[in-house]
Amino acid sequence: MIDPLHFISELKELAKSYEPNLLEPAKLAQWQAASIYAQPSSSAPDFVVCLPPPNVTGDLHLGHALNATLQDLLLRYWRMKGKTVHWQTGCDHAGIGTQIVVEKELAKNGVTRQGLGRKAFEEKIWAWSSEHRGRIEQQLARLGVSADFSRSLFTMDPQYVSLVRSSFFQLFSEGLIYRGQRLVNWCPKCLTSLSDLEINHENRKASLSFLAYKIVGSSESLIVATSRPETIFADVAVAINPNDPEKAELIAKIKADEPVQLIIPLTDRKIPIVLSERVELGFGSGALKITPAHDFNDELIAAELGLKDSFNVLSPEGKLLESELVPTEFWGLDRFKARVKVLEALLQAEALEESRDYEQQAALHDRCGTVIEPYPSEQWFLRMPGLAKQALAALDEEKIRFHPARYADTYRAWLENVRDWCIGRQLWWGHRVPVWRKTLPDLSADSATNQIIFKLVRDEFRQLALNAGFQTKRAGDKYNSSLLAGQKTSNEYLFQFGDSEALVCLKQNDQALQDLLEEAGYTQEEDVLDTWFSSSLWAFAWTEELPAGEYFTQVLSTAREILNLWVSRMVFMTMYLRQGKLPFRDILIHPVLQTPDGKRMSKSKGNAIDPLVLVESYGADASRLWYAGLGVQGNQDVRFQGKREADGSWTSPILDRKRRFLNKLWNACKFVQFQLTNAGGLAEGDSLQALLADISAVPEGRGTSIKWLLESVFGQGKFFTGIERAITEYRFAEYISGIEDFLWNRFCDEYIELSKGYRHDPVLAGLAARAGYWVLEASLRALQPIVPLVAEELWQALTGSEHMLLNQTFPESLGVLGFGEDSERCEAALRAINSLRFFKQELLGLAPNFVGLETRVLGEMAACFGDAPVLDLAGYKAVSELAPLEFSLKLTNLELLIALPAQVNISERKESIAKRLLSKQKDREKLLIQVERLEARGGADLEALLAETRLALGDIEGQILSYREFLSELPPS
RNA sequence: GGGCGAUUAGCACAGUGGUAGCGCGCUUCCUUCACACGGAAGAGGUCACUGGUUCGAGUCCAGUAUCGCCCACCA
Repeated sequence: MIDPLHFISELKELAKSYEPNLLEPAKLAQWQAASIYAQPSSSAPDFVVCLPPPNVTGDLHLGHALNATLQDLLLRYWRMKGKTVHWQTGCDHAGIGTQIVVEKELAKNGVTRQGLGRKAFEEKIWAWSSEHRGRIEQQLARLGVSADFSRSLFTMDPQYVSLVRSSFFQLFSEGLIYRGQRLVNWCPKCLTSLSDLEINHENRKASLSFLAYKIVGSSESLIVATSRPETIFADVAVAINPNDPEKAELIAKIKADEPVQLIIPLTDRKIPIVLSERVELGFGSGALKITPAHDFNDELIAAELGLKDSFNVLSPEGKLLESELVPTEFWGLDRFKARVKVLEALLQAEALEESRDYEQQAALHDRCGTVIEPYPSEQWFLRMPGLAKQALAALDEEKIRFHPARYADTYRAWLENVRDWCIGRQLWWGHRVPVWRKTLPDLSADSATNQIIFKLVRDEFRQLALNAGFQTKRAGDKYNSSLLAGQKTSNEYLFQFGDSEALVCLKQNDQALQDLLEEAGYTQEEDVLDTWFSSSLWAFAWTEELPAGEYFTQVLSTAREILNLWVSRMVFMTMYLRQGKLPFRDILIHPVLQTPDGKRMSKSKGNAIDPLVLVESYGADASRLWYAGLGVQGNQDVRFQGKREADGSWTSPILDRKRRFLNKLWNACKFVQFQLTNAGGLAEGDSLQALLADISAVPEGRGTSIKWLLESVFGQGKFFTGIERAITEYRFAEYISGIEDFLWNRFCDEYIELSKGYRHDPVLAGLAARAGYWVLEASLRALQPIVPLVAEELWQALTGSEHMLLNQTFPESLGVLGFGEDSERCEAALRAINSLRFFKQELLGLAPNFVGLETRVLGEMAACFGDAPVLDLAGYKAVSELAPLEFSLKLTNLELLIALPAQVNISERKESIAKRLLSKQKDREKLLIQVERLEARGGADLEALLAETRLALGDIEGQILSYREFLSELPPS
């Protein structure tokens, strides 16, 4: 709460200008020393946000900074609203990414991971990631985020490992995880399978080769088009479309059950021609070679047609196998070299008809850029249909909401078409699949013998488990594949048979059982889990408790590129594993920051910008203002407007503007201090309420600008109401622009200038200073969420408090203040000042500081404008007698006679006014049309609008009239 | 191939059916008792194009063009 106030003489003196480079490091050090974000572990948080865990290998980039700023803003706001907040930070082990980086490091010394061996390599990575872990967090700390990094999680921490294990165990025992032989996306460089989401597509030039396959028993050939001639040795058939008119003869034969066979060029292997409507008419030669082991589409067609054969001719590294299917001259050749060699051989054998260039969509591994190979292998999968259905229901029932809402479509489209998730990775860095396997003896004998084998293996395992202290819990279950389940304190196992093996899944590590298993010939699965498997548990990993409500966290803010990779998966994993509870309610998708020329920033392209470089030049607070101002509403991509200087630093007009705003704010605080000092300081115990009471005692028509300020800031539905709504509705850009506009334009340019008019009235001057003080004090509290560093510095300087601004309350509206009428007088005065300045500068062509403009006011000004120093601020001088050369000026509520100064260039003025008159008349026409239209339509709903438009029309007609009068009153030039 | 977004002043962008806006830049002017990192005033726009709905369209609908992004197993 607000401290009892001190006398102004005790207040801290502020430097001449805002210097973030001096202020920020000191403030951060002070905060760090005081551990101000430490959350008492006793209280359960009621506002939780989790930070998307950055990769342990990563460096801070603009996206992290933007995202962290938005989250910090929300956390700081809700903290001020009295919530107990928790920000779950941490980092991800990032399996493949980290492994690649560490392998590169090792390669510098000529060391390979294979040379080191798995255990030593894992130790290397551990050492490496411990060193890098938290680096991004240290960088984020420089941005002033309010995170308690001592509570960070790492996805390889023991408790996280345990969470992954129990989650895997649950999914496995409930039949959602299975092992299967499938074609997967395979990276021949990283030697691992990948999920669909880890692949980028890129247009590449390729060549389409037209190969002649000889038709058996005929002198003719069938031409087959392919971009992968090196895989012809794995062909099992050639498909043509049954509706292809050009191949009617062949089709008729096949339909008549007269199989037609082809000979694969360069070999003597025969394959059939088959019919499939999936062959696109008119593409290539109309004949498609079917290579189920090396192409997803072919695999599908082969399955549909019941083609049993599937030949793999490639090694995991993408080299042609030393297989009897492959001519020896190509053995061991890399797939791309083999492509060239095979084409050469085909040319020699006169089997290459033609080669055409065409554009192909190459599938590349997103981490290393290697062309993906569809590769048949045994993999772990997570069954998706049921999970996807759950996640879609969450959206349909509006339990999760996207901001902007359009991203719901991206989420939906993916989940509606999702294939089973390949969760195994052939890596060494990650969560190893907790399954032990033992190959069964040959099961080709009769089923009675098999039953005996099953019984023996099962009994053997049961004994092992018993020896390790496990109790059998159940035998056989609804999934019909698991035969035994057992438990020991909090640990559990599940034993089941696969096609040709016995599988044991262990919920947590149990060294005793593991040792026994290994002695008995079981081996632990080598694969690790996809990194995204562990990160899909992130939203609930911070607590073991089930939340009281429906949600583990309130808001998730992230980039759209990981919407499905991460966000969708968190939804279904949380729902499935945590009794239908949801990971979060609101999902904010922030824009992606691009380079100044609209390109994607990436480290590999070398065009990424380090946010700390911007902090160097402009300060963390200014950076944060910019980030939050980008919001989550508008465009999906935002360009960083900046220029790289010769010294490597960046300059950016928008960031410069933000820094200048903070400088303005700084000086406004200084000025208010100065005003207060002049007024004799702030009385001890003064408060906003006391001020409001004092102002209420000021008679109507006096102190109008003070009343206007308080009304427009604290009034019902006014400034603070709007600011708060913008934050809670995630319209961050509006919050930022609202507060900037208010402080710069309303407070500094208008209020401060108006309040200077009370300089000679001690009572009003005192009230004006106090009003400025309390408005700034509240504004600084409203600024805390976004510019915490400078806001606290100024707030402490202003209030003399040593408390943390972080823990103060967020300012609120005070309801109806009753200053409406004087507030309107002030607004009228502001409009009149603007008109008078316009008249002076534009119509008379005088300098803004020309003060000798003599004028005589006709009528009573105070009734309309209160005590606002209208003439003073506009640079007019009231006199009782005017020089002979005078003319009249009529404004709304104000009529003046003005003496024409000698400086005015008459002919130039006449020309300029005539031009303006013309443009005003155009405006008038437009309004006239609008009024006519509205009158023609009629209707009560339009009445307010009609009145408003008529008023505007009246205004403009008044202006035209005064222009005309002015013209006629000007002396001849 | 499917989807999403963008197209508004020289630049970069807000704009939620009712007189086209902010910032930078530009023009004229100003060292005044916070701030020249400032102040006053101003100029500058067929809202990509074509239709439609409406009393009224930058805004809603349909289509076209250009750019960007995401998704996708056409050899």
